Amino acid sequence: MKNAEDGPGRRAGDKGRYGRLTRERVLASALDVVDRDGLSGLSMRKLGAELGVEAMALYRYAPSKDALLDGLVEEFCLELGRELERAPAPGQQPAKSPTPDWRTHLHHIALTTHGVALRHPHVVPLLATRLLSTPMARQPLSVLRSDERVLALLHDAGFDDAEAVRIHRAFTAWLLGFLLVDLRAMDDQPDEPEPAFRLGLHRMPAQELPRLRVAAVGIANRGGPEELAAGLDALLR
Amino acid sequence: MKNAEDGPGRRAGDKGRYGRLTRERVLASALDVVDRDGLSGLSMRKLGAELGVEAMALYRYAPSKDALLDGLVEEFCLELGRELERAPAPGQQPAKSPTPDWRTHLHHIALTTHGVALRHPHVVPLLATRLLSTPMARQPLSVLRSDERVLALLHDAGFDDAEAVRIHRAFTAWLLGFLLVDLRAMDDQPDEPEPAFRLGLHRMPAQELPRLRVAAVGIANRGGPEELAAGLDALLR
DNA sequence: CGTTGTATGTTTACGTCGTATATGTACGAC
DNA sequence: GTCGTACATATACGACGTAAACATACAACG
Repeated sequence: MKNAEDGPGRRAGDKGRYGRLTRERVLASALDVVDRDGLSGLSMRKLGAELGVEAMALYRYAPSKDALLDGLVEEFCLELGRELERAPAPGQQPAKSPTPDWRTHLHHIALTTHGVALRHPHVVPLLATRLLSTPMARQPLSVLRSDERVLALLHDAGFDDAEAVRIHRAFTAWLLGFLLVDLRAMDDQPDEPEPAFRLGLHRMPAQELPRLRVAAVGIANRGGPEELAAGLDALLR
Repeated sequence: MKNAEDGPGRRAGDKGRYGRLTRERVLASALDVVDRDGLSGLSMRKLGAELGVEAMALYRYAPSKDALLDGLVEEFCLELGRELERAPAPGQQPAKSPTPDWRTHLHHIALTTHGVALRHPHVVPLLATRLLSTPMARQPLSVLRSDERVLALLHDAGFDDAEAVRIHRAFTAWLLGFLLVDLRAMDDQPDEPEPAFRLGLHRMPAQELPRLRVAAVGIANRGGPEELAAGLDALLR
């Protein structure tokens, strides 16, 4: 079998078809479907239809549905990588600090990740799920690169291996946990204007959950990037 | 319809059967299956067989499979609640401090949760998933009680609502994120004695992921309760 | 006692899912 | 041309979640 990757071939699409299937096209389309219909709205058949193809054709590009889900995480991390590459310098003024301080750098990564997560909220639970179900060495490259980025940063800042691992773990845990909590589903009836009804507070027994009921509306107001940054600041000491 | 809950009835099990089905029995059994076979190993038919019953019988006790998954989270939180009730005082000596400081208290909750999570690792991703897919007001009571516990604690410590919400969010995010990261799947071949092979490091391109490769074995050594506590300490300021 | 209503579990069936296997189809190389 | 190879389709199977109709057994009441 030839490498199958040496040049996409680009044989002039002479038939009425769009073009040939590609791993990138498959994953991008899968991400579209998930963004639109949620995770449970993604099936091989539906994704096939989306691409004008039978379901089984997808198995050339992802050996199983689980692998396809890993591919979604991959897409997420690729988008993050692209974004970080496009705007890499966290310094305030250009040409100010040559290496802009590792804390600032981590803040930048965290905030950028938060942005990507807001664009693909349905993928965030997958970040958690796949972390537990796919061993690290089998994660897609782009996912591992996200870890490498942080570890290299810390290494360059002078931390030894043990410290780097500790900080990396704290960074990852806080970032992932915050994304999940910040995306927490709150609305019981999204169309209801009055906050208390929209949240469905009447479902909560008042005398059993008094503090939660008064806090609920505050919880519904997302923490946003500020709280993400604040917690990160507190952790990095 | 009578309340259906006034006394379990306890009609002397005259038939050869074990006893009647109960929501508690169903959820406990589901938790068993998940602990044994993982989340994907749980199906209505299999759970039914486990209980000596047809799959459809379960629908009397959980209106859908999604609700059953919520029930698993419920069980998790119930177990946590029971454990916290059995050993509630975080103080070192008995009868030392009447209200033992809110930080110590949160530490105790976090560490106890960590313990429960280690007993039911497959449920932890569910905590994340259900958080996003089930609106707060529809969460099982025991789940909400976990939030109430923290919020009441902070209220009693003198925080106003806004502060309590901020601290609660930070606590929840850190705890959840840490559990996920700490349970991260690492082993590629669990039976391999040599760490590098067990982790499958040979799958990672060395020149692309240099720092990750040296850090991997450090990452594989879990953070444990100490790092959980350390990060929490850093956050609570 | 027999009748009846209600709670509980079973049977059957439908549509969808992931995917193994076999079959076609088109194109580059000889 | 023809042949091998890469790609997509066709068909099929078993498992899944669950709707709907049915069976059963027990409590209450006459």
